[in-house]
Amino acid sequence: MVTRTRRTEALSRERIVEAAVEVLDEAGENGLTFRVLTERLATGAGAIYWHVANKGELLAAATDAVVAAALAVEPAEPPEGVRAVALNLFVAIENHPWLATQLSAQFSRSPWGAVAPRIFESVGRQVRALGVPEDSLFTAGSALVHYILGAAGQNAANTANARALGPGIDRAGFLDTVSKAWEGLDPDDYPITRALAKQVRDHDDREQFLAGVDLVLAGITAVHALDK
Amino acid sequence: MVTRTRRTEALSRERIVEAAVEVLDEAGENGLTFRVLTERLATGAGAIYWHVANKGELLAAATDAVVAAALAVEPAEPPEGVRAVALNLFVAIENHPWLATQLSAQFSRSPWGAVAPRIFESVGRQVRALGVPEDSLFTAGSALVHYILGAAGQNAANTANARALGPGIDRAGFLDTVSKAWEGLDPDDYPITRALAKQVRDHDDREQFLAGVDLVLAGITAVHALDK
DNA sequence: ACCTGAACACCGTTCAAGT
DNA sequence: ACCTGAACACCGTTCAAGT
Repeated sequence: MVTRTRRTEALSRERIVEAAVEVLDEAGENGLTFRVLTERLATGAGAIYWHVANKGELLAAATDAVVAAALAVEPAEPPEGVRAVALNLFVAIENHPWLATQLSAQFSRSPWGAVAPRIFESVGRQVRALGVPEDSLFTAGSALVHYILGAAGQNAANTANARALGPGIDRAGFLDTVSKAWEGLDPDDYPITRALAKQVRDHDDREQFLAGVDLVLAGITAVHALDK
Repeated sequence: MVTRTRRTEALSRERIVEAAVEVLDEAGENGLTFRVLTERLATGAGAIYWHVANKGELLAAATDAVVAAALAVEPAEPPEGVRAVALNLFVAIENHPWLATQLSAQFSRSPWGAVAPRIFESVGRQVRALGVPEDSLFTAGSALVHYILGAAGQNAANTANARALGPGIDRAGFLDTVSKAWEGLDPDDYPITRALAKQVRDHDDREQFLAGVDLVLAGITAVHALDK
């Protein structure tokens, strides 16, 4: 029988972040605690704090690791590239729903961190390739990034909510619930929202997301009088 | 000397929510605890739980109260109305930075709640007034709402971060810090972000925000071939 | 019906002590 | 240098007991 050391590899920041991502994927942000992490890594709390300053830094590192992987493949040429980058982020957020909250936290709390530049760089590169003048890059890029993160976060939440509602309820079932709730609103106060209820029920998420991306792109094109 | 009862008014859900908003404004989301709340209301924890199911419900109620107030005044006519609604939300989030996180939480976690319909209704009404066809209202409205919440949240975070960095540091000082950090990035990996650094430092927030709103509106107009 | 406040389970973080 | 794990302060929530 082979003798094993307690852990195959020594503890490292990398291994801790890796484990954190796994826990986040399985149990969400509230599920990530130092106790769960110490068990999974077969270590003590102090050991984790030797490699990572605190929980915030751990979440930032986990977020950056996932985002870096999602943006690693530089996608297609200019016209189609924006959509590709947007969709890569959309899928990453869909697969790691906790990303949505974390991304806005990283953008807000520490724009000097690693995550924000990474995303700005990928999106900005594509936006510039469209022909947007240098001094409008920030406005155009910001608008696009805000839309992407918001819409992708909404999509991820829908999936997560459906799962949380019960194993029998799928995504369509969840959206149906929302739709019904909106249809039950007061007709005098909420005429528009009631009318939107149908569209909430029927919409395809990816299609809807890309339609929004196209809409923002159309705005960028129009404002800067670019060729399509 | 007048005899007073312990509290001027009896405890009520309304009074609790009101106190919660005050604490959130003064100390942020982490500053809102049941202990702080019980002290301020001169009561016990159980009393609060009699009126409110849990902390989540309290946050939802606080969010709804502030949003309802911000959207209470129905603004100008169609063309200018969208900007007015957007700016109302922008200002509300600026004055209550915790709103940014809470709004995306409410949209994600409980779109059937009170907050999401309220915002969709205000924004949707204005978007429809632009002439957007009924079956595109959801796409157009969602895109605009995502942009508004994202950009306003970013602005609020900048203000809050500046305050947190120290009393001597104002907003310009904070943006300068971010700008410097971006300028220090690797020129090979982050050419665009480095170029954006200047614009981060110089931008006026409200102007920037409205430029983004106009960009999304231009997209809506272009996609639906509306008159300007 | 409405409120009190001690108690519970759990959390992030620290730190003296080990190797 | 790296790790252990008990201890600390704090948190949301519950609940038997009061009025």
